[in-house]
Amino acid sequence: MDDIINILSKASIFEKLEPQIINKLSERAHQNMHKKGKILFIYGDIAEHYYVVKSGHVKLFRETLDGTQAVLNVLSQGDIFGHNLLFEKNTYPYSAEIAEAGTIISLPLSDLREETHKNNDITLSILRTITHQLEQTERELERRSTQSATQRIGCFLLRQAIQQKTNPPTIRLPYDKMLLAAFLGMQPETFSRALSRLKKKNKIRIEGSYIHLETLDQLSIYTCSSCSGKFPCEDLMRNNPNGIKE
Amino acid sequence: MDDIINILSKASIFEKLEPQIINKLSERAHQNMHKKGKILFIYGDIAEHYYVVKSGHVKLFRETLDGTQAVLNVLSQGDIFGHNLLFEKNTYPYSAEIAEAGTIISLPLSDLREETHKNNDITLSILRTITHQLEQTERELERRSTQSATQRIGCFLLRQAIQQKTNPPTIRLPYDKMLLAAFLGMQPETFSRALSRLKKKNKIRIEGSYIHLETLDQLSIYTCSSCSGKFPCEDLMRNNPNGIKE
DNA sequence: CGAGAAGTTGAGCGGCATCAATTGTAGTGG
DNA sequence: CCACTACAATTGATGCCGCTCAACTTCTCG
Repeated sequence: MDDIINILSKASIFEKLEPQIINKLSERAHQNMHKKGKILFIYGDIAEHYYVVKSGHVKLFRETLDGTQAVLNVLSQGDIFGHNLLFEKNTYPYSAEIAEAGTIISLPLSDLREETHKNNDITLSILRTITHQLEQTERELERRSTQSATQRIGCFLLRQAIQQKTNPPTIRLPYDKMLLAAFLGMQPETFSRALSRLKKKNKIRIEGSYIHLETLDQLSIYTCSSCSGKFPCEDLMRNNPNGIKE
Repeated sequence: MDDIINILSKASIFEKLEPQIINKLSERAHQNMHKKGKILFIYGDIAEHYYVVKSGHVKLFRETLDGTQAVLNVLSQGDIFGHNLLFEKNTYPYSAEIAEAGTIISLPLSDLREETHKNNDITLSILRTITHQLEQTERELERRSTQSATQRIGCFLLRQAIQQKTNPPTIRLPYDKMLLAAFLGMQPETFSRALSRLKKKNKIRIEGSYIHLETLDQLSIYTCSSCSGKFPCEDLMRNNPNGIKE
């Protein structure tokens, strides 16, 4: 049970809250181990829980009538989802599937909803989280309209490099390439070709899911020229005050 | 001054608040008439105000280094912007330009920030608003990856028709076609061609900025087949409980 | 070791962008 | 009030990026 609280206290909406509130909210928490491919809920299901990723990865997506799917996000340890259902609409606006086996903590939405009516701190905390998510989603929307597929991959690699903070930068792709391609809004074939185009233009070595860069600078020049932000992206810096470059 | 309060009380974040809070927050409000093309602020400016549109239209956008711009949103009467800057980051994450002459009300962020620390109702209200915005942005992201340019236009027309509620549906494009094209993530030429393609496939008559449909059904079949939502889109229904179809 | 999925590579195609030319429209000043 | 100008909107020609379909290779796991 302690490990649940441990993870929860690292999740964005609980980060800065007093321990007693976290304890209270985690009373009815459950954790479950899931295999890859497990569907947690689908679009339109009545929402009764919100979730925190303890390990593994979760894919949030939508499926159109003709079968194609749009990946909205891929979540990792400490990420939270289903928390944006505090209001009138009580059905999930996306489906959730385990993309890589792991443990998921589920908590009842009713508790959280109740708490937000009594405790301004937690409301503010959720507001901060969702504001950040909105910003991220707007960025992604920008990227889709201004960057090429190749640049979007480069951008993803740069952001991974900043987060993983290895020097010289060696990136480990966090999940398989099919999923990553879908997340970046392209086909697997396009991803594969675009990655090898990156390899030629910039000093990049690829070994399976490991990618070695010599320097971030060259790649960032190529990639960030079609983005409104300056490298390294400010919005990442929030979580990485000691980012690689100032 | 009364007309300011009148508009404010219709804005999403103030909708359900007690009048005295609205009065208090509007004390330091100013309204200004602006001509088309006026820049209210640009990406990176230090944020000191949030805004409510009293009339006209406002374009929120970002500009990349190589000059192309991505339109994030186009706002109309009662819409609010700049309110997502309550936290650490205090520079605007987008630029704002008057797209159609009108009056804009500006209010100091510090007042709002202060109020959110004292008043849970307003925090909840902002949270509700931003949650809704996030959902809208995620939808747009989905459309960009699943729908064709032609379908995106059809989708926009349907949504306009639902909002404007005329029967038989005659839509008035709310702003000029260049802006609309940019908002829908395509070039003006593409927009023009795609619109005339819609005209051929579905029963549509076009007169300048007026578009006459005979029925929404046919268009919705064509358009919504590449969307995860069912027509009429649920998320619009929230604001239109008496939508055209059940 | 074999089956099935992930990943890569090739060929061909279509949608959208780009460039360019023309027409339509609205705003400005003499 | 009209002529002029600037920009919005349309239409055509062309090219490229990314999608689709298909074959093949590599990887993963029972």
